[in-house]
Amino acid sequence: MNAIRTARQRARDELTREIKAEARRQVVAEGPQRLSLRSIARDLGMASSAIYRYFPSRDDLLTALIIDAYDSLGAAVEDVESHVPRENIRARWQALCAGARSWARQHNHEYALIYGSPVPGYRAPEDTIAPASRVAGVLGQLLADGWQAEVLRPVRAPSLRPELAEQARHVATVIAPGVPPEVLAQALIAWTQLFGMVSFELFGHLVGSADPADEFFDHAVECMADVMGLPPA
Amino acid sequence: MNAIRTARQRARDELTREIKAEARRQVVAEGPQRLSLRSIARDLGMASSAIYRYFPSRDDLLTALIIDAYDSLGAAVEDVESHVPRENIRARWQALCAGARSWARQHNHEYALIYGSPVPGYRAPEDTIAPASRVAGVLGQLLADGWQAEVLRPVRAPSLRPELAEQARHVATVIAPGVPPEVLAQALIAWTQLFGMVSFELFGHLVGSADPADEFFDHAVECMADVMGLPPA
DNA sequence: TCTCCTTCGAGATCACTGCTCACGTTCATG
DNA sequence: CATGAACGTGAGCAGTGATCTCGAAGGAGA
Repeated sequence: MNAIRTARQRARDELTREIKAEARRQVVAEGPQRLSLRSIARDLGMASSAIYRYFPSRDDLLTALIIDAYDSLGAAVEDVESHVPRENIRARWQALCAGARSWARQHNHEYALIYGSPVPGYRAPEDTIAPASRVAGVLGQLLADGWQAEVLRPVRAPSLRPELAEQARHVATVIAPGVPPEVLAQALIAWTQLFGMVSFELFGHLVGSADPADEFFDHAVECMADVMGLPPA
Repeated sequence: MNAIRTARQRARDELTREIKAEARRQVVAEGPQRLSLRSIARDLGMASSAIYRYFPSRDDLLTALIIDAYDSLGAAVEDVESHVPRENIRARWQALCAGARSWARQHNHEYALIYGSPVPGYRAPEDTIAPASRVAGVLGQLLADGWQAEVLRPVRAPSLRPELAEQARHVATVIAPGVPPEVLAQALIAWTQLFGMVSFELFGHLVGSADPADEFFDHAVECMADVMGLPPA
């Protein structure tokens, strides 16, 4: 709150950053499994017990990295998508997908951290939902824009059962105001499809089939755009 | 090769089974992270070093569990799907999806083992592709049957670029002989969508949106059936 | 300025882990 | 029957996350 911070607090913030930086280095290099508090302490020239002044446990440090990773992914997607003309809804969706995939391929282990198996017993979702919904927000905005501009074609799909309609309505109010639940349900499908594909590619489940996944990815992105009713071109 | 096995070999097989069983028990109870060779040895009343006579490392034991999990999932899906009339292609697809999801929900940690982040540095895929493709085979057979019976409607989708067409053709020869690459590309999409959804549900990425995921899952399954061109009803 | 309380880092320690090795034993086979 | 491979044991190595005590340092109020 106070802009002026004591020397102690500045040192604390800096060390917290350094610990996270070193931890991220280790995760990037060798994966979340190999992250070791002791080796972080060694590299930072401090006692291993000192780390616990900054992070109460290894899992908490990992959770901090998870939040950062969500944020980094969100920023990357936002950046890529923002360079596309606002009126070209389909191109914005393509950019979103390409941005997400590209970030994932460049940050292999960090992607696994957030979209792989949940590492700790169970991590508190409260701190993660905000940064996690960042890229969801991009999709929502894109849909809202398209809906307002009346370029979204109504999709031909099975009608929603009541609970799903309610869920979709709720998501719409949070992320894409004005967009009808039918469209949002399709967006949810595209959503899971996108990350399902990226996960399959990164985790090696496409080796026997669509191994260089570029064309498959592009193809699926177009299909998903159609599923959501995005206008062509 | 010889049907008659020595007492030593019988003991070895039995112990191998017991080690795996205890390991699976631990993974089911506490997740792959907590799997400990020493505690397995304790529970089996043997020295920890003895485990290494049966599995050269912890990762090898995990790999064995992964293969078993693939097999278990494959068997479950095959079983569910086989109880559906062969001519009802869409119902077979629905059964496949429901079977996979139900298995995943019942075998949370084992699902994470195979479709979560790859645990070891890198596991040899050679031993895993056979059991992994088991449930893919079910989908392939279903498509092949539908194609032969001429009930698969040609799908309206972007035409395949050459490499993807080649990949789809190759997958078709292995898994769904006779099925054209266009259909198989759509099946690949449905494939990644299915496991993307299940992963999202199990890993908690749907909490804010489609939390009881039943209706969303069913809805997506229908959409995917349409995307593949499966006949209605 | 001086005191007192909080914060911090160091080091020892605990209870684990995966893994290796030398050692005797047990079994199967030439 | 003898010999070599397979087996189980226990000690030991190197490493881990986490806890605790203790002395040093910082910061705020008197």
